Amino acid sequence: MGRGKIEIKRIENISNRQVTYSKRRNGLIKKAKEISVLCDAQVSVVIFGSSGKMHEYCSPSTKLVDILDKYHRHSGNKLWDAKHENLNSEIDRIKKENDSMQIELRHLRGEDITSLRHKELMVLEEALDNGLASIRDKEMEVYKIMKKNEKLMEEDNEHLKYMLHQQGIDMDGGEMENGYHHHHQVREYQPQMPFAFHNLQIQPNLQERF
Amino acid sequence: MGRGKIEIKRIENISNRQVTYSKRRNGLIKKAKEISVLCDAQVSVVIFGSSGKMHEYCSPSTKLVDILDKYHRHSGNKLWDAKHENLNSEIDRIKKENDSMQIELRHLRGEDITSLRHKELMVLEEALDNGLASIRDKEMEVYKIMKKNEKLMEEDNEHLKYMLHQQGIDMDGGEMENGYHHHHQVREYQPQMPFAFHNLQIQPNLQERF
DNA sequence: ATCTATTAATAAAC
DNA sequence: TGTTTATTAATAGAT
Repeated sequence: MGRGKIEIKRIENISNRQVTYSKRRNGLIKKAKEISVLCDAQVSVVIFGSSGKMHEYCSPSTKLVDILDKYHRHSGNKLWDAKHENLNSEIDRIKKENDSMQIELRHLRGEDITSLRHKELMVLEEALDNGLASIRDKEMEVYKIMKKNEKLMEEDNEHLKYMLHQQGIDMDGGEMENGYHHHHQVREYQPQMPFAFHNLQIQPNLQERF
Repeated sequence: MGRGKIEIKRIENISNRQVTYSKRRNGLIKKAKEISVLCDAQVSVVIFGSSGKMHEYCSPSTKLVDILDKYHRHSGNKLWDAKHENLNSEIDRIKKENDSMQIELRHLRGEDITSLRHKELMVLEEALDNGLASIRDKEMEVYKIMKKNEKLMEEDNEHLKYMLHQQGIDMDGGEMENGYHHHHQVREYQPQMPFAFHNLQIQPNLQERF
């Protein structure tokens, strides 16, 4: 279609090639537009000329990504996967890790143990025993600190009472005239107290040991 | 170009539309081929007809992925990013899940409990207690089955001894002439025996209970 | 870019 | 779907 017929093979003359490229590129995109309108089709065209410059067309009210996503699904998910192989394999790795931890946790909670063999049960029991021992040690530690603190407070109380008595003021409802207690004159408690004692209840298991 | 001029607007007649789609699709792809050969261009065409079926063209010696990759770079890396973000956020999500399970596991093993508050220790202790109870129940079950089996074997043994005695053969080293024991005449053991008993050791904790 | 002779594409009919 | 054909559309080469 033109002043003469041409063979479909690479045009060697550079300027001819560029002119033809630009004309046919417009033609191609025009055709793409037409088919998308006439036939209600989703079309994507991406062209790189030999200069490296890119041109694209994508049917209206559609994003190229969507078309490519569709392409991706149609071509067996080979498109993104190549690009995201690393991420996908990391996800797989972490998911496996996740699953095994999930199983371990459930076993430690005594769930899903029907299928376990005797040896595995023993391993589990030992792990639980060890964990329990550690926890109880820790609780014991807490309890000791509480006891120690209680003792310090008692001593301070005695000291306070004594000081108040020295000043001739009775213990009951005794306050200084400015409403301020004299605690700041008293030895400080352990400064790095690890727990919120005002909230502390002693559970039966601990008390059994004393 | 045809028997009559047509307006470029959606063809309402469905079969007309499909015929036109198929013809123009071939035309589009032919044009794409031609420009890629004539002008040494990289072309990708992806079309979805209203039926949802996909067709594609990609210039020779090139993979569509490569063209899309190039497109990606040319269009400011917006193409993969959406996918990337999804994967990354999934990785984050799973990693967080992973971390919290990791922490939970370590706590159950009695590790890293220095920073725990008293209430948390109690929760842990209860969980461990429950787990241990389940495990020991299971072990008890196993033990009972063992005991039952042992008893059945003893009874069978008695029965065998009696039978051998009836035949006037002494117990010590007694074998039939074909080297085959008479076990098959004896009642079967529990068929769904869950554990490998030849490997079974009774651990001290279980024995304490009997 | 624009023009135009010519080829290519294709709408309608089968 | 595939073929035919009248007609329009695209475009090669010239300007």
